[in-house]
Amino acid sequence: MTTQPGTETAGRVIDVLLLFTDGPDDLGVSWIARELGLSKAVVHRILQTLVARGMVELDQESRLYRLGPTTAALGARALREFDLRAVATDTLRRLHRQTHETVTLTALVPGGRAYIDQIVSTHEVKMTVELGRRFPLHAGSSGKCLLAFLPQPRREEILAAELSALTDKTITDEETLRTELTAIRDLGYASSQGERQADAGSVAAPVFGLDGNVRGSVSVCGPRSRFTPQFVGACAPHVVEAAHDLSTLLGWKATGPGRPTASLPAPPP
Amino acid sequence: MTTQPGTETAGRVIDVLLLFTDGPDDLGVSWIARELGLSKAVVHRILQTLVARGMVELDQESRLYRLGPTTAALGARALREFDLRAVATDTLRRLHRQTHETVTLTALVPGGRAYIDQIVSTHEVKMTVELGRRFPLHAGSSGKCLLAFLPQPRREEILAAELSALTDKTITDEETLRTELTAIRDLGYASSQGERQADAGSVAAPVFGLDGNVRGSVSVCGPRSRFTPQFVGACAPHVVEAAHDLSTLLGWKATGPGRPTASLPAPPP
DNA sequence: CGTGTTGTTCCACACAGCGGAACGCTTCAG
DNA sequence: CTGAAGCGTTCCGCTGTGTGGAACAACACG
Repeated sequence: MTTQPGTETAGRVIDVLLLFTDGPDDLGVSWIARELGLSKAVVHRILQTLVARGMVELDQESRLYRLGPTTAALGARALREFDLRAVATDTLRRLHRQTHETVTLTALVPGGRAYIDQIVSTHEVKMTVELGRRFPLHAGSSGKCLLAFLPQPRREEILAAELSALTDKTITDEETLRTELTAIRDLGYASSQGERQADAGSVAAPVFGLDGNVRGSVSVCGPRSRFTPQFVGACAPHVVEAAHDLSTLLGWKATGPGRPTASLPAPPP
Repeated sequence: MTTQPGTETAGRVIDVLLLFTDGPDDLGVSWIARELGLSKAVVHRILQTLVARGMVELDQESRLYRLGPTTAALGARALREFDLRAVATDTLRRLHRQTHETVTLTALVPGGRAYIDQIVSTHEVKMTVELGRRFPLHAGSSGKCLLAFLPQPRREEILAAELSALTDKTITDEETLRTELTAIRDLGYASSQGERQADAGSVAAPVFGLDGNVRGSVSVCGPRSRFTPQFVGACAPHVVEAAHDLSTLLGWKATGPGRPTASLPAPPP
């Protein structure tokens, strides 16, 4: 890794916090220390700081730490201000009415992507996603369509890294993924059959921000049995439309003849 | 302040983050530095770290920083896991059906309290609260009922400090507040007329956790004109019941004959 | 009763981060 | 048009803060 900007110590604090979003709910000192390659002493001190401000709580019995009220408060504020989510509510509801399946909103975050909102299906057998947890970009429709429309340098970075297998359907071969991404750019949407979650299927389309870069994606997802090619085909236009509407709401203006221009390189160095 | 536990630097990182919940949406380096009494260099470095992890975003034009996608993701996770909120949804909805006013859920956080959730009134003229922002405990019904049932040492700490006036109705006199708090403990609920927000009225009751300490509060609030003594009296039983239900859901067991025991001192030294 | 974990505390040392100062830039007043 | 005052950013030598290995107590397992 090229030395991150900012300070080492500050980074560690955030890294500890973010571990809580990726892993299980409660974490112990040693586990965190191992995970981040830090000494137990350091981790312990950071956790003390976090506890003092209510960002995490210490369960006296189990001696495990979990996210606390301050983080919940911070989160409530962040979600309120986060334009993508604020702007999406109505559109998501519409998409839900059209498909009756679970619809999700995904944001691009450093280190991957995370679901930031969902409306769950009314079906008895349905899918729910884990809000806030980070997932890699190469698995699942929401991830793939982000990856497909990412500025080329960042995309190459990710393609160059190891493509971990979340299920046995996850695309782990670089070349296969490349052609898949080209197809996604052509179609304007992505679909997946069990790539991230074994018994789930999904269709997703990208949302672009003011600067023309991908900001997130919208998806319809559910039990794999219901996601037949026919259903996927029927959903796709709705998903694409919803994503397009969100892009517009975020101030994005179509440059080409209707379809977003793929992979503009990021502006300045 | 007695030197906080944990490390200085780590604390600063969190303090910077939390400024975003208390103040306006976008902040500049100098403003933050002034607010926290730090050098601009330090703040700038911390912000760089936060930007690198997506916790905050930099608006290139205005050179102002605001909360970013990672914080939104972290927040989504924290809110999902935060038992008080998770457990409250149904109860809040019921309370909303009973009163047709805005109902809120408040959590106790270091440095005050913050609204964690709300269901807004269906009336045309209604109140909405600012989720995630920290408010002091001595103003407003949600705050006062937290303060009233806080373990004595912590309560005294707050009473000893300056009682800032958020409106001209805010109780700023220590003795007046003391008798008010006693009344609240007797009644089991608190009410306010414009103490925190000039043209708002509210009724609130405390929620207790497994350990018998206050965790948060539930309130019904709205435009002051509708919060007549009659309406407050009519609401109170519902609010108290809702709060009681939540306490039960959190594992709290009534010790006395129905009413929660006030102000147990905190267990260990 | 040892041997493996935990989480927590201590302390001398080194180096990471601090912060004053300087920079380039924009904005506003005169 | 000039000057002052604000902003965010960068630099660099000194220092004081946080580091991390080791030692500790408290459990858990066999």
